[in-house]
Amino acid sequence: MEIARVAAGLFVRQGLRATRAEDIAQAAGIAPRTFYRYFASKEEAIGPLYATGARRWVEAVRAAPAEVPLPRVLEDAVRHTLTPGVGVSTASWDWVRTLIRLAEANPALRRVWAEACQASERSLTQALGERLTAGRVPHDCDNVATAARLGFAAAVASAAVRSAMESWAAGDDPADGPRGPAELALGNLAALRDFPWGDVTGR
Amino acid sequence: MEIARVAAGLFVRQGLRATRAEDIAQAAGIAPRTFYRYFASKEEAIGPLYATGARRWVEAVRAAPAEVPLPRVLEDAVRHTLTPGVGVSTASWDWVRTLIRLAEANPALRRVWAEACQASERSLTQALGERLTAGRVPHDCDNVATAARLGFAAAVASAAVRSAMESWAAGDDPADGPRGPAELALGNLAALRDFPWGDVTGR
DNA sequence: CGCCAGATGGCAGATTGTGTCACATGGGCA
DNA sequence: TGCCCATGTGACACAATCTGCCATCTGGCG
Repeated sequence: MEIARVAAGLFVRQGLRATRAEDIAQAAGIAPRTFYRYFASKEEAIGPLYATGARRWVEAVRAAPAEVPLPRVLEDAVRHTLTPGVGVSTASWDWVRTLIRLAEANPALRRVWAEACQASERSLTQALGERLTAGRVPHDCDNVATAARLGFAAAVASAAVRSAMESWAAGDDPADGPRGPAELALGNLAALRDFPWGDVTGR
Repeated sequence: MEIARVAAGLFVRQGLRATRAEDIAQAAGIAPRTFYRYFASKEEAIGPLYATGARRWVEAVRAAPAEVPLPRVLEDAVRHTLTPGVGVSTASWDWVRTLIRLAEANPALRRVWAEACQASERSLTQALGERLTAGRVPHDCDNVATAARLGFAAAVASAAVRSAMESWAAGDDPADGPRGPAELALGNLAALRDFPWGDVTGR
């Protein structure tokens, strides 16, 4: 985690290409060999930075009681973890934006970002599964079908957040403005309600 | 593309770790240096294999006339490209399953898969955008908001297919059975209609 | 204290990835 | 025909990335 921050700093300051794995190790005060014990490649070093935000969101979903309806849970989790100042300092949102932009520009980093998103999606799938079993007797009638449906639900919810993050990072709006990540994500979730999207894509 | 097939064969036969980039090059009848002209790493070599299926799907969406409502377009595209025997031989679906499973097992390959999914998502975003502008005068009132909404729509549609592919690959059902990728994807798209998912996740 | 488990570092070496130049092919043009 | 150029390919060297193996350190525990 500390290593990740150091790596991000170097990547931003002197570019991904120009920073060697050895440089990151030295800047973090560890041996190169130790660096490779934690990360398989230098790009992967900033993976934890991508992962922490996602983990916070999934935890918020997991912590919600099973009685609350799912859409409400997702919205609350978004408000709770994507709003600057709540839990995460406003300044670090600048870092998030910078890192996402870095990923847009570089194929190797984009892969790390993509996998972080899919990893959080998997843990969200699990969280939704626990939500499901928490409310009922452990009977498990048709497991395969619901497993597939759970995966899709998690994918959609993750997509709402990821899409919001990427849209926000691509623009210049402040993180706490009316077009911040939280507002965009809430808009996406709201858009799910009137699915056929007759208004956005010609019907 | 030919290189990609050779690489996939080697990865499956002798494992990812045991095949060097040089082996792939030799098996494909090219020089190692030429291999690295096409791919930045040996894992990336099978990227085209992941990408082709996705490209076919996006092309099917793009080819649909703008009058047809979007949900219908997506469903038709799914039926047209995810049904074994239509365009793609049944045998190659075994390859698809094998490659997705390979990606599940290996972090580096998983990243390639993840990025292929996001890449196809981006091109789907563009395709939806063209669909949108095709039906109207090129006026473009509020570009940023619709851009974000388009990205999310593409993400959801992609998630329906990706989630279906992964669920199918994880199980043992045949590709042309009642739980093949096409059926799962159609089920996901249908699930979008009753969003709150009160039946699958406790409300 | 002695011991063990886990984390870390050093070192050697295979493998990966890239810069640079050379060579071949083929197509347009005087 | 002979020249030129663009493009694709190969060869070599070399920097950088990973990994296996072993030595060392550190903290807990009987």
